[in-house]
Amino acid sequence: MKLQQLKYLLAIVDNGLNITAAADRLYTSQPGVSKQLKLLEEELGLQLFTRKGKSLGGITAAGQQVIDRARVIMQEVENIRSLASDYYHEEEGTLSIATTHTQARYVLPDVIREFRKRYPRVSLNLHQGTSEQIADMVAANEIDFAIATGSHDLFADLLLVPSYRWDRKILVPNEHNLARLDRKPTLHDLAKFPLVTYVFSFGGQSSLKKAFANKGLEPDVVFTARDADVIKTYVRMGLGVGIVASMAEDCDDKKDLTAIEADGLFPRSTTWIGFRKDAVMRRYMLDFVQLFAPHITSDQLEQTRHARSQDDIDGLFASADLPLRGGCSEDMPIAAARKVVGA
Amino acid sequence: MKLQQLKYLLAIVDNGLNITAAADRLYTSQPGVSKQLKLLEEELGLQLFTRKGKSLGGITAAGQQVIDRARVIMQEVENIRSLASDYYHEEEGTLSIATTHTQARYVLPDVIREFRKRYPRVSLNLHQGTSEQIADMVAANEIDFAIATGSHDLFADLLLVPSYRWDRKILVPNEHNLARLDRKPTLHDLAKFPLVTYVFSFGGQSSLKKAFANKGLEPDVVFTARDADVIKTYVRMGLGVGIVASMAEDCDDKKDLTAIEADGLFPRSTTWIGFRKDAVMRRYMLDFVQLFAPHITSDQLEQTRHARSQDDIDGLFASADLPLRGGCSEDMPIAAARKVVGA
DNA sequence: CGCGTTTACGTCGTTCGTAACGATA
DNA sequence: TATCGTTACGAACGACGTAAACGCG
Repeated sequence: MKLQQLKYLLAIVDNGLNITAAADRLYTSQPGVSKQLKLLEEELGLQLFTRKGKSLGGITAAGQQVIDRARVIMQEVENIRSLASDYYHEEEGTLSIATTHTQARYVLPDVIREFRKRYPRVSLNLHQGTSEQIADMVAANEIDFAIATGSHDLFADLLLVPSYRWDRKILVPNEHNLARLDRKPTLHDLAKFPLVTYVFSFGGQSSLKKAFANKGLEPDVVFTARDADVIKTYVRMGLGVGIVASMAEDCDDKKDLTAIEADGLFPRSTTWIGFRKDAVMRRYMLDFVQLFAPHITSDQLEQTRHARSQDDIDGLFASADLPLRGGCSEDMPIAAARKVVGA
Repeated sequence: MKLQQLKYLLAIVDNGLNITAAADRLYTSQPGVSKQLKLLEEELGLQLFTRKGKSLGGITAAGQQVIDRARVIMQEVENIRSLASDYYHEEEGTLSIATTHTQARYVLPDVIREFRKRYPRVSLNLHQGTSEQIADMVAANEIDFAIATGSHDLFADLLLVPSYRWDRKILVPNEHNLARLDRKPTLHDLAKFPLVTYVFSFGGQSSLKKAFANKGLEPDVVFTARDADVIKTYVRMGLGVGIVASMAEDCDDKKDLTAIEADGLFPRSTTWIGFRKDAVMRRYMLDFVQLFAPHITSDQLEQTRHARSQDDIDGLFASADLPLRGGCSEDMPIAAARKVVGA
């Protein structure tokens, strides 16, 4: 048995049992892959795949078990390589992050600016997508970190570290009736207006509908979008009242939009950063987590690395200790945020 | 990186950082091992060992991490081989068991007779030793099953499945005063005589001393041995009163020895069978467990295979359900024992 | 006949064992 | 000088890629 054979095996599986495609992906010849698969099957004395004529038809029960274990092996091989790089070139490598629009647009820029300053030689890949798309990238093992809100069940493979919590804000044009209200709007107030908010696939979204339903109200959602910028555009057009994540408030928005805190009206959301349990974290990855969630003590981070299950993690972080993120009003650079948390 | 390199690496570590010894163990040439180590270090770009001149002095921090992961890899490779054999040659293989004298002498013979009947082509290795020696064999990954009593802390690496419980018996020569007693002897009665029993390293032993101490008694232990046969010999010589595991009573003993049940005088001991969490169990291994602990349902056994921690196992078995094993009096063949439990 | 796999074969790189050398205590 | 590790080298082996054959739709 050779590592190469296991690698080929996984490539075949990951390319829809097409040996030619696997060979292309591996930058090697197709007969080579075919032969190694055959050798592996001969050595083990069992069929890993069922054959349809000459083509591979499906995976046998035995094959699936071998594949599962081969994945563990290749993961550990990656881990060895990874930690070796970490000892040798501490400052180089790759960091792939998959996240949603809100994070990518409003939260991560500060973090990434800081990170790039510290690790200019680490090449960053930021993939933006819906929770489902992020989950796919996680499943394909293409990313180091996933950052999202809610949707715990989509990410059973990951350990999720809660990073911060946030409320929603109500966005209206400055001349809107709600902007002139001298008290905090209620759900009843909101229900009177057409609403513009995130699409339903989005993590905390169904909870928004539920909040209205609890009061016996039916919100009139006239428009949904994937991201806050689009929502703002339509709010500016007078299409309706926007409900967005607090972080999505830009200071520039004040010129024509009024943001009203909606804390209390909807349940708080928790944004987390997730990573694979069995993957080694390189130093710069740990530093990235520190930048993204400065409230995490190095002690907690250390324990996080050794956590075996999500329960271990949940035990580490009390949601009361999580920072609350707003938008423009408390627009502080990372360094300042750290100080506040550290105090 | 090649599997061979990782194998060599582990062999070096397991042979006291002596490359020559490792090469011998691997049935290959010493320069080959040396070279592969060097290649591995070059590929990873880090020193795995510190050098004293040319000799290997110690393991570097990075080296230890690599070694740990290499062990996982080699374990999984073994698992793949193992399950492949299981699919192909269901009836062939090796089963290595490490256990204590009491099990090897009084409990296992029946089990092993039955097992050999069913799997004549599985070659059996039975290693007898003290709990500590068994733990060493476990640590060296030389055995499939460990069977012992108590000593949980020595076997943190294993998942321990409780198999049966047992009390002690008092052995005296037929003409001994205790043999003529018309009531069950008490600890006070026993404390009047010199005692012959197991050495202290033995699992449940300290509990024996404690049982006396609880009554404010100090037993007069005049002789200790590793096994019941030796104890019996000295009991026959009149050296003292023997206290042995119930299973150690042979029917032949009745000719000159009287066995008195000592249940209630000392705490019950639980004998378990342990195996490595991450190792694949071959079919014949599962069948061995079934033979050894027939009270385990196939359902429980299935869950046992997927247990991740000792706690998972402890949740599966209530100690009240464990069979109680005696010696000669209830000397039943395996098949009969199964029926009783199944009823 | 196109697509995908297997077989055949020549080339090249790797591993292995023997032998010689180097360093250390 | 005995022990242990490294270097050197020729032989054997194995992996790879090209070319061609095979099977299936």
